Amino acid sequence: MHDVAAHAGVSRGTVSRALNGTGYVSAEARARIEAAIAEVGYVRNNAARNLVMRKTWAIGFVVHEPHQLFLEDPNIGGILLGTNAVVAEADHQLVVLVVDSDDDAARVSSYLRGGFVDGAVLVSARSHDQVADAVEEIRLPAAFVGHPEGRPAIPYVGIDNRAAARTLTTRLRDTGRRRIGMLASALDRDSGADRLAGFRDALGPRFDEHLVVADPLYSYHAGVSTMTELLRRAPDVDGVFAASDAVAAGAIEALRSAGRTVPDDVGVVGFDDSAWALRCNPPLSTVHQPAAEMGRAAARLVLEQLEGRTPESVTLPTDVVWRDSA
Amino acid sequence: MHDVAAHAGVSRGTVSRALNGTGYVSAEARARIEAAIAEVGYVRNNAARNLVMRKTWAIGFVVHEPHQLFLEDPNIGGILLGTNAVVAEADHQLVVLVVDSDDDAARVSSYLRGGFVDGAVLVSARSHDQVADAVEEIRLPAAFVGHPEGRPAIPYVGIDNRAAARTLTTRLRDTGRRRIGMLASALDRDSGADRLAGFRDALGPRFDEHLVVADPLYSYHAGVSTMTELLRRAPDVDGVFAASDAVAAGAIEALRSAGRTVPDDVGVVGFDDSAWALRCNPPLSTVHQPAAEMGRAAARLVLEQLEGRTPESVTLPTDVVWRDSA
DNA sequence: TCCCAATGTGTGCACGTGCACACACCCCTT
DNA sequence: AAGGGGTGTGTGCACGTGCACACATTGGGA
Repeated sequence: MHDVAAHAGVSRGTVSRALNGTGYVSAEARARIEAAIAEVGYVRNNAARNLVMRKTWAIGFVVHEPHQLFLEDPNIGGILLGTNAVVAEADHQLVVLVVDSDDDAARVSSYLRGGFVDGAVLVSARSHDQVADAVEEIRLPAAFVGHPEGRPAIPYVGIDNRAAARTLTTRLRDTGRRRIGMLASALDRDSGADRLAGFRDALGPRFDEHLVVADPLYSYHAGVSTMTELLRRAPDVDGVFAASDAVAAGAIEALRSAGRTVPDDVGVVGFDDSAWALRCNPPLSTVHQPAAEMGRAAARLVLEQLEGRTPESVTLPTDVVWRDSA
Repeated sequence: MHDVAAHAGVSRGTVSRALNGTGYVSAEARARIEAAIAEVGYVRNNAARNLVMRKTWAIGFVVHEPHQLFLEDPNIGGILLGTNAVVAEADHQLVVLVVDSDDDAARVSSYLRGGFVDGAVLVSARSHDQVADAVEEIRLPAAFVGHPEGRPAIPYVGIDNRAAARTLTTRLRDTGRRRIGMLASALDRDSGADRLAGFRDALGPRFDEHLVVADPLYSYHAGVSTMTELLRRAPDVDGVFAASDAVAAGAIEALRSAGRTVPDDVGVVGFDDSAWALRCNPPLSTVHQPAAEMGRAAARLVLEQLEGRTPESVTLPTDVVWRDSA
C-alpha cells in the first residue's frame, strides 16, 4: 500500500480511504490511485487487515463424520450448499473443515481458536467433541446442525422428530397394518426419544410397549438384532418403524432371513432419507430432511450472532417420502 | 501475549520463545509461562502471526462443479480425503472452498489472493477459470486434479486416459465383440483425444473411423444422440466404448429405445466410475479413477512447491471395473 | 472582513506477533 | 586473572493495514 501511495503521489491514508470507500477522496486522487494499483500489481494483505479489524469474513463449516458417511450421505451435501448460499449472500467466505481423525479434531480446533474464522457451522458433532469444546470456550459464534445434548450455549437447527414419527406411523396404520412395532435407537438422545414419542402419539391407546425394541445405536447391526427380537416377541408383526434408514436396512435383512417379504408381509419405514434408503431393496419409505433449508437456517443463526443478537434454535418440519417398502 | 508475560514476570520475547520452542528458555520460566497462559486463557492470534511469518499453514481445496456433480460424484469425496490426509500429515489445515456460481468464483479468487492459504488444490477447473487466473497471477503454489489446457505454469495430476481406453477396448474385443464403435467426446481436450487414441491403439488395423461418432460434451444427451447416429451408420454394432459414464448411460437408453438389449446384443463400457455407473441398468463396466491417490498426489505437488521445488505433473494408472454392461 | 462548514489530505498510533540484537551470568580453559 | 563459549533474558523494530486526529483549502453567509 505504501508503494501504491508513492506511485500515486498521495499518502497511505488516502489510498486506504479510496480502497474502503470511506471518507472523502477527490476524483483525481482516486484515478491516480487506481492506476498505481494496476501498475504495482497491488493486492491487499488480509492478514494485516484481519489483525486490525478483528474480522476475517470467513465462516467455518465443520463436518465431523466417518469417511463413508461423508462421501455417501446426500444430506451433508445439501446442508453444505444451503449454508454456502446464505453465507455468500452475506459476503462471507465459507470454509469447509473435514474432521476425519482425532488429529484432525485437534488441528481443526486450533484452527478455529486461531481466529481464521468469524463463526462456524458444526455438522453432526458429538456431545463430547473437541471442536465443540473449543467453540464454546472461545465463544465463537456457532450453530449446530442436529441437536447434541448438553450444549445450551450453542443454538441448533433440528427437525421435528416427533411430528415426523407421528406422520410415518399414522400412515403405516392407515394402510392396514395391524401389529406395528418400533425399532428404537438412542433413547438417551433427543432424536431417539422424540421418535419414540411420535410413534406412541400415533398409536394412542393401541400402543404396546412390548412391541418396542431398543438399541443404543442407529446402526445396520442394531436393525438386524432388534428386528430379530421383535419377530420373536410378535411373529405376527406386519409393520415396523425403524428409527433410522440404517436400522431399517438391517431390519429388512433380518426379515428376509426369516422368510418374510417386504412390503407384502411386513411394511418397513425408516428415517433420514440417507444413502441407505435407495440402496435398500425395496427402496425405503422414509423421512426426508430439508437439508438445504437446515443449512440456510444454521448460517442465519451464525450471522445473527455476528450482528450481536442471540438467536433461538430452530426446528424445521420434514417431508415423508413414500417409496416401496411400506 | 503481553498479559501472559506480565503474569509470568518475564518478557514477551521469552513467552514467544517458550511457545515456539526456539532458543533457550529455563525450566522455571517455562513453567511460570504455562501457568500464566492457563490463568489468562491466552490463545495465540494467528492474524498477527501470519502477518509477520507470511505463512498460514492452510491449503485451499477448490471444488468447481455444478451442484449435482458435487453431491453425487464419489470421485470428489475420495480426492478430498486423499488430499486431506497428506496435508494433515504435513501439519497444514485443508480448507475446502466450493465454487457454485460466478459470485462464488469471484469471492474464492479474492480469498486466495488475500493470503488466507499457502497453496491450493484445484479440482475440475476449466481452462478459462477465474480462480485459476488468480492462482497463476499471484503465483500461488497449486496443483490441478485433472488436466486443463493452457495452464503450463500449474502442475497437474492426471490419469493415463490412453492406456485405460486401450485396456477397455481390448477387453471388449477379446470377449467376442466384432463391430466396436466409439462415442467420443471433447476431442479438443487431452482427455477426449487420448481416449480416442487408446481406442484406435487397441483395434489397430481393424480401426474404422466410420464407427467413431463425436460430440463436444461428456453428457447423457450426447450419449443418446451419438448412439443413435452410430446405430444408423452400423446397425450390426455389438460393442460400444463411451467416453464417459454419462455418455454410456445415454447410449444404453438409446439402445433400449432401438430394441437392443445390453449386454446381450451390445456391450457398453463407460469411463470414470462415477455415480452414473451403478445407477445404470445393467451396472456399467468402466474405468475406476484412483481418487484418493490423485488427491494425495495433488497435495504432494503443492507441498513440494512450498519447499521451493518445482515438481513435475503426475499421471496415474487406472483400474478397469468389470460389471454387467459388457 | 471574519468565521464556519464541507471537502480533501497527511501523520502517528495500534493491532499481536517473530526475530535480530544486545546484554547478563556462569563455568571452563588458558 | 583474563577470555570465551554456552545459556538465559529483555528490547526495539517490522509486518501491512484502519482509524482518529490534525491540518489545509475552498466557498458561502453573517
